[in-house]
Amino acid sequence: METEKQNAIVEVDLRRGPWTVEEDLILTNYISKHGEGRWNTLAKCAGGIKRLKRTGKSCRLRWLNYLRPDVRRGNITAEEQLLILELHSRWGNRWSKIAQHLPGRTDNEIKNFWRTRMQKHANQQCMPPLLERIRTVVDSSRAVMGVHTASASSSGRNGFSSSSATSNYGDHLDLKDMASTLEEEGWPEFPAHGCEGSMLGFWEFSAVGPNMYA
DNA sequence: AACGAGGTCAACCGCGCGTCG
DNA sequence: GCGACGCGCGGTTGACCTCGT
Repeated sequence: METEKQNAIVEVDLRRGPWTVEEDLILTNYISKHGEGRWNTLAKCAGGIKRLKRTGKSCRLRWLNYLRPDVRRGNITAEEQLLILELHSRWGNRWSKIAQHLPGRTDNEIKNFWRTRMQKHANQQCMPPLLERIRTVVDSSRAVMGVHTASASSSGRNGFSSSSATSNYGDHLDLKDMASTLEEEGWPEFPAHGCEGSMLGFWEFSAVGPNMYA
């Protein structure tokens, strides 16, 4: 009973909502001195007397998604979009797994990106053929680079070795080239498949889009 | 200029898993 | 083996922004 009361007091004491500059500073300073460690401990200790009135969870989220020095901000590039597209086709909504292959991008950012921009264009009609073509281009790139694709037979449904394609994906694959190849092939002009709007939307926010329609 | 609709994104919530005592 | 705790993940929410009318 008494502990419930205490918990209630602690709950009331906790801050929620957007982080202030001061809170960011407290958290950043604490982590730079002590490292990440246990988030709940961190939440209790950081800031001394003016301690962070945040849950460990909240601190972790703020640090990972926003304050971490290696977090990349700004638009998702065409190459990153292709990578997200391919990885999502393979793993579905495994955002943290996908994020591991996009240095500096967070799972939250990728998740938001997908939900707000990709999902609405990812209709069943036009994505599968594009994905198929992406896979073909990827496979030929890897073959050119001497990457052994035979091992991919042990792989998932699309012919990529999940181990090599995941851990070495970025090493072997020049996604910029792939984006260019697809652009040259006129993939944005998918209207023949009856999904003009979708593909236009898909490329519009990528770097390769507008001139295709000039 | 005012308003509403739609888009974006930071943050929260709940669940499940791993670890520890 | 079991319960408590901490953490990570995916889903969802809501505030803010932008754009069209």
